[in-house]
Order: sequence, then structure tokens, then C-alpha cells
Amino acid sequence: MRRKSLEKDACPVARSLEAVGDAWSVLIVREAFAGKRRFGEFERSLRVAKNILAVRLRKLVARGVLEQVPASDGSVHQEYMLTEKGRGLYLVLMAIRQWGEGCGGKTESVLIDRRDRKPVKPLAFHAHDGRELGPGGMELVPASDA
Amino acid sequence: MRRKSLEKDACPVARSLEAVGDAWSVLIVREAFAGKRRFGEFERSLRVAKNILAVRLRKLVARGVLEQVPASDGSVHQEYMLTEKGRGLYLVLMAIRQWGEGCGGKTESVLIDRRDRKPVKPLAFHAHDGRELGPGGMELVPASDA
DNA sequence: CCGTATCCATTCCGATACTG
DNA sequence: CAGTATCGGAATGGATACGG
Repeated sequence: MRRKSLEKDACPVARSLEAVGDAWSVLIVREAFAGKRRFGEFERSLRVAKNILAVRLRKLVARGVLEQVPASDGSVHQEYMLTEKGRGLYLVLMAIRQWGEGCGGKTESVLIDRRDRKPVKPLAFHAHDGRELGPGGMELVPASDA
Repeated sequence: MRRKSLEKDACPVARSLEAVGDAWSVLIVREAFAGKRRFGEFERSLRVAKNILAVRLRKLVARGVLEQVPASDGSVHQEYMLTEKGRGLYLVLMAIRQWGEGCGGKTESVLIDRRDRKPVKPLAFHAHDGRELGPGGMELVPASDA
């Protein structure tokens, strides 16, 4: 998408897409959640060219999704860590994953609770009183109407 | 992303991205949830060129996200409706929206329950016993280990 | 109104070579 | 190892013109 930058779009969905709306960025964030921190780790696991990896990382840092911190080993290099904001993407990633799993025939992965090793409840919307809600049961209204 | 099609990637996140991993597709789906059905409606609301809209719609239909149905008015034309699978993207869209709202300073929109007009609970993960879980409390394991 | 076809500009991607 | 610089090719996007 070239024309509209989306950056100033009123819709929060559009704005989010401006930050992480390309496939590489999403995959980088996925790897970050998987524990990857170093340039080379991302490079190898994603098999992405150095130059475009560099650009994507810069953008993610600029957007506040990742931050650079001094390497934990003694090296002169930096590591890329998820910020608080970046960690907020976990829900997005898992929503995407859940959708992908849901319609793919066979299940590839299961999200489990670290504590009891049991599967986590599927992501779903709940009303204030706890009722589960489907897409038709909700409505998006401007904040001003609230 | 040219090289790896992602289509055959083991990770469900990557596969999902193959289906709806570009910004236009996401926005089209957003509009579909907003009630848009016709080619011209998408064209105007997104201000996207006809040709690329056509390509995107075709792809979304091919991926089973949208389906074409005869127009509800008497016209000869078709309308694009979300399939069951497509409606599953609601959760994804709202997760993206929630993330965008969460870090933007001011809130643009609120998701409310149609029934009681009260805000819906924020999306979050819950363990089997109901405890709320953060990213660190969960782990993604291959289905074969389950 | 709903697309398809064409053209052109731009952008993106991957490979490679290079630096500290 | 962690990038930067450059380059050619491929894909994409936007505008426009055209057809059913």
C-alpha cells in the first residue's frame, strides 16, 4: 500500500497495520516471542536477507515494538527485545494462530498453561457478565458515544 | 515477501499470513464486518484502485474468507459476504484493534455488547481454571506433544 | 455499476560484496 | 557477528481506458 500511509487513519486497526502490517514484521515478532534476540538468529530462522532484516528491525524499534539493549554476553553488539508494547502483540499473534489452526484441518500446535501444562481456553469475547459473545453480538462505537 | 510462499509453512501464523497477510486484505475484511458487500462500497470506502481491489477480492474468495452471492437487490451483480471462516477473523481484527487502542494515548472506539450496551471485557487468555494468563504464563507446543 | 486490461512508476526483495 | 551499500529483477500500486 503506497498511497495512504495509514499512520494517521482514525481506525486503530489501520494504524496498527502501519506498524506491523507486513508479513516480515509479524514473523520477526513471532521469533522474538520464541526467544530470538540477535540479528543473526532472526536472519537464520527466517532466512531473510540482511538488508531487509535490518530495515524491518529498525522500523520495529522506531515503532516501539522492539528495543535495543546491550548484549547479555560481553559482546559489543546489541540485542533486540520486545518492549511492553511489543509484548502486547502476543494476543494478536495467538489470535492469528488460533484462526489458522481453526480452519486448517489438522492442529499443528497447542497453547498450554505453563503452570499446569493444560491447554489454555480458546480466545473469545465475553460480555461484562461473562456470557460469551460472537461477532454478531457486539458493536463497535466511537469512543465519544461512550 | 517473494521467496517463501508461507503457504506450506508449519507455523499456523505464517499460513494465516499467506491468506490475509497484506494490509489491503485486512482492511477489506474490516469493511466487510462493517457491512460492506459491494465492489463499489469497498472501492469508495478504502479508496483503492479497481484492479487491485479485484485481485484482493479474488484472493479472499479463493482463500475461503469471502464468498460471492447473488446481489440482494435485483441487480445482475454479486456481493461479497464473509464466510464462516471469514467471520472467524473477527477475533483477529479486534485483537489488532485492542493493541492499537492500548498504545495510542487516546481511545478511538469501544466495543460494546449489543444486548446491554456495556463494554465488552478486554480480550485476554485464561487458563483452564479461569486464571488470567500473560504471555509468559503460556507455552506453545507441537500438537504431537499433547 | 462491476469489473478487466494496460501502462508506468515505485517499491520491495534477494544476492552479493564490503566494513568494523 | 552485525550490519551497510549497491544492484538487478520481480512484484505491486495507481491511473486510466475500456467493455458488459
